[in-house]
Amino acid sequence: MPELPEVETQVRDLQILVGHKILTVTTDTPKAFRPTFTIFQKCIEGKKILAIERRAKFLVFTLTKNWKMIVHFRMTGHFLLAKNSAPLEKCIRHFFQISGGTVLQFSDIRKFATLELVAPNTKSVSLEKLGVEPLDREFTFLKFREIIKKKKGKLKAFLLDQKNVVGIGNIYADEICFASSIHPAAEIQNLSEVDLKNVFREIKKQLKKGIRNRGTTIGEYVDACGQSGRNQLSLMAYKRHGQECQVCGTLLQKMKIVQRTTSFCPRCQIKI
DNA sequence: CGGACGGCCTGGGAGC
DNA sequence: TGCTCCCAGGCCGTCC
Repeated sequence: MPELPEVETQVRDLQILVGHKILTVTTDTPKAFRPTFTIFQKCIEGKKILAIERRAKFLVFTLTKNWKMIVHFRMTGHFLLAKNSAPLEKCIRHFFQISGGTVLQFSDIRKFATLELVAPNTKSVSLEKLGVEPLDREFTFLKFREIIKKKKGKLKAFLLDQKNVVGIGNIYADEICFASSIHPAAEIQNLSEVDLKNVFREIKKQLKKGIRNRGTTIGEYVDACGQSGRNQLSLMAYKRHGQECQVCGTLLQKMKIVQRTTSFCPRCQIKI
């Protein structure tokens, strides 16, 4: 599941496309495009890529005359850089022919991913409601405390909600809770100042570690060159229910929080 | 307003 | 071996 580190890794790999033109776009899954594939194709072909950036779990391509292409990978989407249009994987849905001979392929097993075209001087609805970027300098502990103090509910639900802090999904949420030694179902209101400091520190730490490891590969995520990430090799909690805690040896348990499978250590993460 | 839940999808694994 | 069923999950829309 591409979360902040996986999207960030892809964005960094795709920088070689900046300055190049999108010549053609083809698809066998037109449903993925907004507003429609026909309009998307008509407006995007011939435009130059001026910048590729990440905002939350979105990739934002800035094109000629400030047109934008906003991509969300959802569960299984990812880009692949290729030399020609021979599919590098089974589930290639879209092809972008780029000037200079590169083909940008888009793979997406479950067809949940979306590619949205945004006209100049138009706001993208999807980017409007997003919360703060956890790796920005302006995301300080004071800022974090200000955000979380306004909220009620379970810690994991807070971490997953993109209106609070962006970029955290099921994998990193479990890792952040574990590394903070806080139960994922702990009520936010019951967290102490020390707890908040730990959560704040681990949000930054776990996401940075994910980026350093070029992402977490569970199932299908790969970088733009088709290589797996390495972060799955050092996970402490995510999907480890039934296995021993690597700190205390207790068997990790699982539960559902906001419909998400959640793994945690009942001894290290004492419920508050 | 907010929490719960269904829908979107497909491949892989479990169970029979 | 082969069939069916269930599950994974980000995000949105709907309902209570």
